[in-house]
Amino acid sequence: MSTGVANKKAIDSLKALAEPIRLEIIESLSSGEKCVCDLIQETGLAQSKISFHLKVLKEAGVITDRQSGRWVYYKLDIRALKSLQNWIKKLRKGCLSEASSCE
Amino acid sequence: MSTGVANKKAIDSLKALAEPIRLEIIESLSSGEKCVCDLIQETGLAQSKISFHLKVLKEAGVITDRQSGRWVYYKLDIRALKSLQNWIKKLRKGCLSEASSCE
DNA sequence: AGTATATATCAAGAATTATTGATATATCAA
DNA sequence: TTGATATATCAATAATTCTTGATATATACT
Repeated sequence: MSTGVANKKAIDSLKALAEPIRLEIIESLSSGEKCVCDLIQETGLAQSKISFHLKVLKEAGVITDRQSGRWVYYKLDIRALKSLQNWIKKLRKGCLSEASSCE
Repeated sequence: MSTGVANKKAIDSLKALAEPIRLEIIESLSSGEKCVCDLIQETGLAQSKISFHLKVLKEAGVITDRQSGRWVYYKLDIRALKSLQNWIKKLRKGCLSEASSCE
């Protein structure tokens, strides 16, 4: 078991987070909802680049968006973080059994 | 702040974990130390492929190795999991301030 | 010494992912 | 309606990462 659908979600989240620009976006969003224009300003990166990475994050379920007029606001979906945290917790639990004894 | 050296480590861990084969290896190791041969057997994958991914994981600091005779044993480095967990915790903490209010 | 086994590494190619600049779409404001 | 702004998408290229098969290295066994 273990290599099934259950981890598909974890992998998607991990892949989404595992990139410098996306991580920068994520950390920026951890202080609140932002429009794309905010993120462009903060990072100084090209608009198409930001949009590309936002799409990756959104498809991975790590952020959500909402449109308001001309603006699109993005924010973290804390549920994704929570489930990632649970996944790590489970891994660590496996480690704790003395038979396993990770470092 | 935030986009500095501090996150370099988080990104490395995330990138290392964000790949199906490596995740499979990680989950296998969460039940205990294994030699490369065990992993080859369990997964049915080519030896050079397993070695490649073990190297990625090791360089990211997620696993450690130890040689014993002809065999090399790998195990999770639980400290990496712990620090990844802390990193997520910090993100979530940011979300909790009412100003931020992630989903 | 010679042979077998465990693992690592390497080079070439394949596959995936990211970047760039251009263009499209939608909304607002005059 | 016209023009400006915010964002998304696309096609081409660039860059990175993965796979494969071959070879190298080290250890052990006879």
